[in-house]
Amino acid sequence: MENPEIARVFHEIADLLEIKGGDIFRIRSYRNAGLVVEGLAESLRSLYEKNGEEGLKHIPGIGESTRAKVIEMLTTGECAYHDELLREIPAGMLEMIRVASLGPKKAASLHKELGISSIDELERAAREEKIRELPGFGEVTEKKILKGIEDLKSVSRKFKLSVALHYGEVFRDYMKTVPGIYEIVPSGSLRRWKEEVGDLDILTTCKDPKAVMERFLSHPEIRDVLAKGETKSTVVLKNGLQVDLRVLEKKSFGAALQYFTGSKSHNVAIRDRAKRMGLKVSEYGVFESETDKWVAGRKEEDVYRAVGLPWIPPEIREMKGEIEAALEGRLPKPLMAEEIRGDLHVHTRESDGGFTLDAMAEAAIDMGYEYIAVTDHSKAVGIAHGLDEARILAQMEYVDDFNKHLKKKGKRFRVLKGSEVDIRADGTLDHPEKVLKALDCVVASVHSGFGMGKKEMTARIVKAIRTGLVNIIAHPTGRLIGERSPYEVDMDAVMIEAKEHNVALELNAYPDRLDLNDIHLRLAKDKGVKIAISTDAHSINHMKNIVYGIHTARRGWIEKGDVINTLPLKGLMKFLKG
DNA sequence: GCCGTTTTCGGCCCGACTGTTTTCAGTCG
Repeated sequence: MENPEIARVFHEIADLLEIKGGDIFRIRSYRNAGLVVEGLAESLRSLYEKNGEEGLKHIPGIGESTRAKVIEMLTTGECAYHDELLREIPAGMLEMIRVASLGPKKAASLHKELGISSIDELERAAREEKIRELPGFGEVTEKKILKGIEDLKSVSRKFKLSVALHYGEVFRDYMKTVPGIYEIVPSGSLRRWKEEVGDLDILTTCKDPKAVMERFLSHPEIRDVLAKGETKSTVVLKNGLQVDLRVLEKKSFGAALQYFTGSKSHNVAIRDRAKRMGLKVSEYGVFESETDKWVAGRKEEDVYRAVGLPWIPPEIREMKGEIEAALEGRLPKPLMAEEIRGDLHVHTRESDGGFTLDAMAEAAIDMGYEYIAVTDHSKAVGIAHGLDEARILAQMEYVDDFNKHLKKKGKRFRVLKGSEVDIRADGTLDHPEKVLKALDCVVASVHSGFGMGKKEMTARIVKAIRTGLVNIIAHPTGRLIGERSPYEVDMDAVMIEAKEHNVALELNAYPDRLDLNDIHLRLAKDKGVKIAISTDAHSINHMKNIVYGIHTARRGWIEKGDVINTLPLKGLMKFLKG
């Protein structure tokens, strides 16, 4: 079993114990263990293989009992305790508590009173109006359950970051016309730039909360209103995205922003810390526990300061060591947009891009860049009109002329001769060696045979790296968020080779890719592997996607010094030729 | 079940909204 399955078992143990009615703190421990395992940069298997049980100590949140279960799962592929619970509680009940408005208590009650143990049985009982008869239930709850089942069947639970960002803008524009509104700020996992978000949290401060709430609830995209109160409302849009609105006083804005940005486990740690300091933190501010006296909350910085911490960038508030790092003064310095000096992966009309090389260069100059690498596909990617040897040689000549022309005009900008060369199934590259040697920037990537085994795929990529002809491995796992899983590859092994051969790994900033992801980036950082943040632009507008790359890099604790395209041209060329 | 600048035992984050209740439990974030 690998980390995701192990995490799932811990989550299920927590769910099962909740249905069973176990100790809430024990449940929380299992839940937390699941979260911790999900977020680990290294696989538990490799930690265990390297150092045995010792390798699994010092993982915060994994104690004696959960560690023993991890080892059991790694060695036997099973967890006896999990199995035991499943003998007591039908697996269908795990599904039941996914239904909105139905939690473990009500599910347990339905099981006890009506013998319901699956979604199908639940739906039947609700349709037959049996549920409303039970104590603690009623007609409204019964209808909500039916609605919840419908939603569960139809609606996808996660939304791409780009979709949520879009609706954040939509609501900001829609609400800013309310008189007396001060701030409208999307928070939640969106502000942490998580690649997929469950819902959209919007904070507002204003003079007249009622007017804000009314305006919000009148948005034409709203399909359902799940809750509406004086300070908080929850709606679902026609596309299924849930949007929460909170209205607050200015005085609480920082505390609320901190609170609603999360993550949940980060906040729990902050509040726990506050408590030990004799303070209480809520979305309304930081208070003295004894007297309830308000001490901070206007700005986010104030909240962190009150609990003895420097401000922590939202992207790393994931309870992955950021609080310890903050205490020890070794928080990563957030990568800034202006530190990016160029884009090392862009396409033109020669392959499957939409614009000419001139137009792409012009757009890069407008963005304040010093360079771009033009990296059209090689011939193996036929569908993208990949370039053969003759065409790429012609393009290289064109680039030389283009650069001369720029120089004559006194522009400090350079187009690098590049290629996104295909790594064939056997690990060879799709351009001849002499072509690759003549290029400034060779970006290599996999576009076929995604289904091959982990060993084979790892060998394929490693072979490409070992040619010594490659500068960057593009979109190293090939995933498309929500559409295509990453191919199987031993990233650990790829990183070791990359470091050894002076090859950078790409953080592809295209919002559907974000590949490498945050976890792999953190691993790369630890291993000292260089990163290229590139947009893989197929149009002028795509180059603006660099912002996704910057924030994803921050999520991986990546700093300026880790990124090759923060280097000035001279330094970059040294890396590429080195 | 986990953890320690109060603790190896005794704590463990905090609040809004809803429905079903006459004061609150359950759910959610």
